[in-house]
Amino acid sequence: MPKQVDYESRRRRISEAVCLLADEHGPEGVTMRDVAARAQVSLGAVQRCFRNKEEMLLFAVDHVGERITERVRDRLARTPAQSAATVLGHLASEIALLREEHRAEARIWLTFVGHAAVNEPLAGPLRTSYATLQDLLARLITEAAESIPADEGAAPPDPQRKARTLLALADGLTSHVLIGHLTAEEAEDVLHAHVADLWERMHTTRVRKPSDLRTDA
Amino acid sequence: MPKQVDYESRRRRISEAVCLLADEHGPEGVTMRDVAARAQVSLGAVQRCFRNKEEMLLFAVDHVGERITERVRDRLARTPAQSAATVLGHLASEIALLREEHRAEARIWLTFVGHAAVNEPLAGPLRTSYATLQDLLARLITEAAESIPADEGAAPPDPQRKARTLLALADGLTSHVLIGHLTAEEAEDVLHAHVADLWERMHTTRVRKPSDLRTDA
DNA sequence: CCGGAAATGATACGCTTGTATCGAAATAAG
DNA sequence: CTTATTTCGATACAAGCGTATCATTTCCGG
Repeated sequence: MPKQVDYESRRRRISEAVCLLADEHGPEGVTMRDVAARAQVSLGAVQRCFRNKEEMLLFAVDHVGERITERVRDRLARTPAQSAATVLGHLASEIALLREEHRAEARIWLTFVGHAAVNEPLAGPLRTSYATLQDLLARLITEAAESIPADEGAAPPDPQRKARTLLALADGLTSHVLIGHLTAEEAEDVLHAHVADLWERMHTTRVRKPSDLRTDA
Repeated sequence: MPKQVDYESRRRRISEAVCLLADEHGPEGVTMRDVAARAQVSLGAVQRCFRNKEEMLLFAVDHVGERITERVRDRLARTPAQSAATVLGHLASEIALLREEHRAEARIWLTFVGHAAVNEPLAGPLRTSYATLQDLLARLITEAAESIPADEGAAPPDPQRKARTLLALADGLTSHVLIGHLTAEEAEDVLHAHVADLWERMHTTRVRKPSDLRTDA
């Protein structure tokens, strides 16, 4: 019987190399040869792991997505029971990848998103990740809402929509930071303010301003 | 004296071709030859208009940015005087490029943003556009806030932050729609709900829920 | 210890890329 | 009309790409 190698672990190793290179030149800018060199394997080895470049990129984007969602999940699990608002805030900035140490991951993510917009197959794994994150946020928001006594007359809180908002906001802020339109601090500020609003909205009820009472009829 | 050609208009024409192709394969996927063919000029003509590919892409991204900001500005100017909330909502969804007819423009924008994350020079024009849009939103929000009598005790409204939030949200929603994580309708819904919140927040004041009064002390 | 299947990695191939080159065509001024 | 200059577009070229090929090496099972 012939030699056996652990393809799965090699694929992961190659995937790491893909990410490192995608961080420098974007997904389409990575070449099979550079990947091989980075992963310290031969070009042939890369070819035997993936039928072609497209499959390699697909595996890589899937890998990144899983890593991010996993990290967010971990963060949630490892967080001690504290104010739901704080948890939500930390989680959101974890998703937004604003911390300097995750800047590379954010850049990789953004380049993949950009590429997926014109390369449908790549979009699949991204959708999966987004769905996971949105679900996680929605559940968290629901929990937070349930811990608050509800106004019986008020409209339902619609956690799905709130989750979508938060996720899109986080993503938009990430790209704005990477482009250099916002600093990481400004983005954090925006995110925290938004979460604070969300939280406050659950804990308070609204009344029309006295100065506007005249418009009542 | 020799023949003279209008380089500026040709550059614009080529830029259109670049956009059409970038919409199909991303900025790095456009080739000089394809651009020439699309613009119905020779390869040599493209070369005489731009020193190299990078300059061509830079001109194109600048062109797109100006077109979008111009369109948003127009929309604002052409809008009849009506509720500031409505205007803000329309403007936001104009920025988010959610309507089907602007899907291509949105895709182009997103691919350029993704590419700019790993190609610093391209980020310049994008920053300019974002700054313009943010400024415009901030001014609009300020106007809206000033038309409302302010609580003297309340915190300042911070229109810059609100503008940043709205811009990032619009951008995030756009990408989520393009990836296929959200439908255009869901994105519109999120955007409108956010603007409604913003508006309501200006017109109302908050009181702690009666059921939470016990936590006061 | 050894036979054979699997893994290896260097090399080859066909294409496409961005860019450079250059003779021919075009045209405004004299 | 002539001429000086610019524009033109086809072609050339080197580099880099993804992929295919194949003799060689490796190593598990019997």
